[in-house]
Amino acid sequence: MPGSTTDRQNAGPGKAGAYSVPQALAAMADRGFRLTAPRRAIATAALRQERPFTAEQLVADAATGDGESGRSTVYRTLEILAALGVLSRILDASGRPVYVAGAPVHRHHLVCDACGTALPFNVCPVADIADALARENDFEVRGHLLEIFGTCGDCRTESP
Amino acid sequence: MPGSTTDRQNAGPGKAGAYSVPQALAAMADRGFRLTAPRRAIATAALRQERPFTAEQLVADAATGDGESGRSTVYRTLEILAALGVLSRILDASGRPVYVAGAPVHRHHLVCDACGTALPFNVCPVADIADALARENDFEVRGHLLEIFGTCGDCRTESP
DNA sequence: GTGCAATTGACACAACGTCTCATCTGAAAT
DNA sequence: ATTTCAGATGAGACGTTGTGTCAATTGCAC
Repeated sequence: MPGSTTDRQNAGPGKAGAYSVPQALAAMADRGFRLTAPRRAIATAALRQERPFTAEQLVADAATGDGESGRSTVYRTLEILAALGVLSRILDASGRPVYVAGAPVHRHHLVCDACGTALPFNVCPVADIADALARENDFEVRGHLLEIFGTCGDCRTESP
Repeated sequence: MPGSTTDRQNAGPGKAGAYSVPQALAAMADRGFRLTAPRRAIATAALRQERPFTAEQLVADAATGDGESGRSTVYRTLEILAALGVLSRILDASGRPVYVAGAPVHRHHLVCDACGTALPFNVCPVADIADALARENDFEVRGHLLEIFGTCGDCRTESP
């Protein structure tokens, strides 16, 4: 029975598409995925992160903390969570895949090179030109990737 | 003496920022890099590619064809060529780094999922919003990454 | 031609991710 | 509550991509 204990938030992701752990688990159950101990642990660990994290970080986390999940399970579960829109897989400044909380739908990020924080923004400047580009080049657009790299205010004040 | 044999194109990269092999070698020499046999072979092989290619592909190429260059040398030389603007390192639809001919300056790509072709385009919709985003979020923008994924016309007609 | 620093490449190593398969377990049926 | 079995796990082998080391080699300036 999802969302039981204190019936927190009620159904569906809250503001900004953020899922709580029970909501994420409910989403998995809805799609027919079993709610196993490793999956609970991984979902909890993933949603606890405040910054973008790599799969390998969670593997390390899982090994020490919570429930001891194997590498394969971590990778598989992250993939599921990403498919469900609980997490998004984006790329950091080096092109390495990292996960952040939230659905990927038209999400783009200001990624700080220093602290790794990924600030999402919803303005999509690509939509405007995608149609024109598609026509001009006879190209059927399926999706796009936009990450803006730089330094956030906090990191600039810390190290000038 | 770059561009000798038939004085192709004359000095500097030709249209669309494409380098010929002699021009690429001249660019390396200008920056103080030695013109070694492996570097010639790798530059030649890299500029011969008509589609984006991975470093590992060139390693395989180099092993069989031209001049037998080691893995380290291929990676190092590609890095140099990218730094000189002879090649750009972009990311394919899976987030894997691939190289394409041409400078990366405000280059963005229409990347075909089927055949891998990367069609460059120069319209930069990011510039328009980058300033506003930077102000709103106190973020100092250093660069960005924009790739549009989909299917090109050729691939659509081939497999409907 | 000589000398030296840049370059090479074989190899070891590391990070990241996939795959397999014997074992285990959630949850539906009873 | 027990049974049952497909779905899930995880240890470990494996593949790929990339980096680091270091003795041997080689461009190129003199």
